Amino acid sequence: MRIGGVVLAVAHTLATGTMKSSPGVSMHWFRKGLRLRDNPALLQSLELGKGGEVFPLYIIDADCYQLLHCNALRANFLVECLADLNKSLRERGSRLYVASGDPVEVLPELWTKFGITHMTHEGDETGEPYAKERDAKVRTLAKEKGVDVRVFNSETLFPLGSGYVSKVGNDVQKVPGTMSSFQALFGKMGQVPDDKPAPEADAFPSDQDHSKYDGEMLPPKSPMDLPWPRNVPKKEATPLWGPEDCKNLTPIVRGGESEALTVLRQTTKRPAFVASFEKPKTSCTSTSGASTTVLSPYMSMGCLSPRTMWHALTEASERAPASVPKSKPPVSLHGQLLWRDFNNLIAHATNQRNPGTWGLMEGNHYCRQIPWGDDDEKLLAWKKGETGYPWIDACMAQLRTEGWIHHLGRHAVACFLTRGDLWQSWEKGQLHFEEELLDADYALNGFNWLWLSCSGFFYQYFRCYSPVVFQKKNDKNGDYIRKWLPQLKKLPEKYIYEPWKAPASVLKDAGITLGKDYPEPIVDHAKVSKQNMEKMSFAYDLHKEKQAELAKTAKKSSGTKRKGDTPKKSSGKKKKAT
DNA sequence: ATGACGTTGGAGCG
DNA sequence: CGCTCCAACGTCAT
Repeated sequence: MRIGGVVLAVAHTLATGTMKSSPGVSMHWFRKGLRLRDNPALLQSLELGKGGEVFPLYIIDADCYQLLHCNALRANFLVECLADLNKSLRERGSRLYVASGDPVEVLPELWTKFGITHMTHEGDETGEPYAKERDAKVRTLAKEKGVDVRVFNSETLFPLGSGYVSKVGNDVQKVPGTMSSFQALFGKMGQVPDDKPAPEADAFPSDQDHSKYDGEMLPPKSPMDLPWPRNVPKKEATPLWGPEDCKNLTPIVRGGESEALTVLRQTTKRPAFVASFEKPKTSCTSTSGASTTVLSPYMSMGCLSPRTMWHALTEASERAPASVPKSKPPVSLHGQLLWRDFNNLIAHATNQRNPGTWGLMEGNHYCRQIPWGDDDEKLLAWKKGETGYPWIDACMAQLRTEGWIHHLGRHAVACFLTRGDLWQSWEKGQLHFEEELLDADYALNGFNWLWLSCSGFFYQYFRCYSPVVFQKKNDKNGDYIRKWLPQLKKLPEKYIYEPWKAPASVLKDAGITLGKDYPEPIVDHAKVSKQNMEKMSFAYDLHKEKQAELAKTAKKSSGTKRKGDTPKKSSGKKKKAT
């Protein structure tokens, strides 16, 4: 397929080479990549439309990843991104055209309406099923209509297919499965490509008359202008957006490329911070501003190119005094970008092996099969932040309110939902994060849920986060809890992480009735976490047996299968193989 | 075969 | 604070 793609691109180049006579009318289709800076596809569109016309387009599509599972905060973030994009384009004498509907229907209409000869867009290399199918259909339609489509890949430091996979011999089975081997591969990739400056006004066609379309195809003004997510009921316990949800939104950051570049500048103004950054040492309980950069929402929308960020970090790091200890990947800030590429590469490889299985347990090459429970009450309690564990509930409150929590907070709540306490499927946690996180990302969200649930990449299931202990070392007084769960504000330090242990008089003084103002803990962590470890052990054994069987049948392709084998272990205690 | 290692565990000890 | 141990992991290098 990659080969086919290359052939196609060559054919297109030849075609355009022969019909260069009349000026082109090009369209740049923004999907992700909501930015002007370091946007090679946009630059190509400007090149193709030189002396002709260029139409920057965004299509509001309720089924795309940006909107399919999406709460009001995320919807609002998208609206802000589009407004900023429009503003930047207008400053350059252009504008953003916004359509709504299924791109497969919308695009051909617009091609006709505007007389489009060329279209450019950012590719989606992860193999996300909806995007893959949509783009394939668009490609076919474009061929029929004679529109020359060119695809660019700049959402990762290096392209996934033509970059990393090509480097391992075009064999997705050979892509690195650990961060250290990914770093080794990254080391062989050479210099990270330069980021390209945003096009200036003179790069846009000077005599294009946009006034013909004044008042048409305007960007949405509020989340209410966006279509409701199609596949989910409007009113459920999960916070899907409605008019009330759109009032008083308090996202941790505001959307748009301009904001992204401002936040990046603020980061690079602190060279020592950049140079010495170590992710595990950052605090997940800071109550005034985050201890990390909070650039992730911009990365997920493509307001900021990873290459731009990479080079900005390098430059800032070099300005740090020599006395500052330099951190390194995987914990450094550069390391965070490596993780991002690694996760994208794994998503890509997974979908190449078994299409559409990234984000799922079944069929996912990298995912252990684990018999998760199915308890809607527990799931709901987790989502609403009513587990009775203040640290967990505070995190879920911040998520709901700001659309963001620190990475380590995500670890704690993800562990709690899955292998740690509630024994619910990571797929459900993944969906909730997709709905509520401003930085929701198909590849990263999936990868981290595999990791935290010990379904893939991380396997030390006996290392379990305690919903009580974990944060005490950073935030003894529980300020973070007091901020996000104000009903617990008056509890003394001694009981802020464990209100159920407080004597009746203490609870009374703090104005709390457990079960009314704040829930009793829904599980006994000490007990269930041990039980869950046994379940994990059992599931791992089963996995090993299946692997052994597969290896056997692969060896002598017609061997007899052993049936009904189950791990020989009933009571937690495991015997070492003799 | 064996041991070191893996972005961020907890409890108990000194 | 730093150290060790904890029933329990898999991967990679040697």
